[in-house]
Amino acid sequence: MSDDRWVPPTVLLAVDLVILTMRESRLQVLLVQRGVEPYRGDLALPGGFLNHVEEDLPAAAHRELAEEAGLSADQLHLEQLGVYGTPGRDPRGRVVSVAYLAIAPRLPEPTAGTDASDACWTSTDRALSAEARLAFDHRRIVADGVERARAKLEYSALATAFCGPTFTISELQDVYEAVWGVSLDPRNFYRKVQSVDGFIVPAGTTRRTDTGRPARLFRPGPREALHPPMTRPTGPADKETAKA
Amino acid sequence: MSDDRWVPPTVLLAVDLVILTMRESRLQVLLVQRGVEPYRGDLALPGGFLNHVEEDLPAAAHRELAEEAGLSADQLHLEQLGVYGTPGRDPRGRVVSVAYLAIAPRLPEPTAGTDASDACWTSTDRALSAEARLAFDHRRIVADGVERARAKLEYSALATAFCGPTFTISELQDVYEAVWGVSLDPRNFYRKVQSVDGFIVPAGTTRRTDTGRPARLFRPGPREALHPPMTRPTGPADKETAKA
DNA sequence: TCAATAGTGTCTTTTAGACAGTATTGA
DNA sequence: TCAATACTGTCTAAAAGACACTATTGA
Repeated sequence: MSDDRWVPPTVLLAVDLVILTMRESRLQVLLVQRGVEPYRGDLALPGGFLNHVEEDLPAAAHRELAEEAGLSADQLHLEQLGVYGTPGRDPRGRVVSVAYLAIAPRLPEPTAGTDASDACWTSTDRALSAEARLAFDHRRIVADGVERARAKLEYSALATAFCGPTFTISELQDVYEAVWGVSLDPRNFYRKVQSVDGFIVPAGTTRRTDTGRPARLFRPGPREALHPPMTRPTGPADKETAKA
Repeated sequence: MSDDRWVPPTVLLAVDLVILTMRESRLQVLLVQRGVEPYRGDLALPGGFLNHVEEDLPAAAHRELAEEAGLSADQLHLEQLGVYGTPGRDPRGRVVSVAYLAIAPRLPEPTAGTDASDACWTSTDRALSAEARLAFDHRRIVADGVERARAKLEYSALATAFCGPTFTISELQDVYEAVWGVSLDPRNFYRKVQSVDGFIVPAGTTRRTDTGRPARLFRPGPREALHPPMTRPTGPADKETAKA
């Protein structure tokens, strides 16, 4: 049991990012096409190995966020998602990857002119479908990230991270509908988000759209945990069926 | 930016366990006294380095569970808690630790006769208090584990993992009260857990106690997610104040 | 004017919370 | 019998869900 010569094994440490945003009223994830082996040509999450042995994990996540997506740390939610380290998941050796979940507000353009201009936004439905070819175990990581986002919309103010500095209530509702894949009653939604104290606070101004009455603008409130939580509709009433 | 000689750095990978159980109507965590440097003599979570470079992470967690606590995989909840890899957290080098959260039913005795007989159950209140000396960043890991358990009692059937194969409703209530640190109305609790379909199912038998009417026994039901969730009382009504 | 979106009010159903009261055991 | 715990019923307040209605814009 005890071998004096035994030394603990070392592993390669990588950081992978599930970057979610709202585009075209859909939940989308940033994927890059791999230019090198293994899985050359397949889609993968942005990420990479630690730069040096003393690099901090959140620092590495922010670095990849900047390098591969051109996103800065300001106004962006970042949290650890989990560790993926099954032996054999990477043919190059024992690679253990720390996955981070990032939520970004809608961005000007699909990250043109960045280091990784081969990055593209893909709807999570498509990324998780059978047709998409994802490298490594990245399909599972995306699925876990989406599931985390779904769950956190219920009991936290995470939804505001998908919006800009100010947003309308129907924008916020679009986030809930897209992430949950359901259709919500605008009137009850309006009442609900306003009644949860500290979730959103009025910004005082309004925003016009092409048509209809201008909507009041709101800012994220100080409240992080939602009590009582937003209730996710149960049963088979998903958005597609409901709108059909 | 691109140095042809650059190779990704390697790190040491460890697994640490937050093993929670109910003892004396309190939430307790298993801690071991370190026999070697660093932090020799301080309390620490059970855990250690990977045995070999191809060892799977859940396998390593189960191995430590058996070695350091004498617990087998049967009838024990195990989930990944997170990664703790701040540079400098371990003076021996860059050590990245994957923390697992284990929930065990009340056990016969405080793990006597095992490999690590210096293991002892400590109430989480005590482990998290200022007086306890915990090695590395294990105080934070314990805090995160307790917080995870608290949150999951709300929207999952995790509480049954603290109980044996069969249990009474008041046993289940004790779990909620100890983990949340609140006092709950037994009659409303009784109605509530029975109304959530598939949470617990009657086992058909009863169990006598020293005094009082025998209680019906229940088994964990098939439902993992609780809809609607158990509601954690808000405000300053904690168990200590309530019982004083 | 109409079409479209924003926002309010009101009713019904469900659920949480408080708590009186009955049931079944051991001493 | 009494003390102690298990369990049931009932009332009230709060919240969810359905949906009619008013408000404010551009065309």
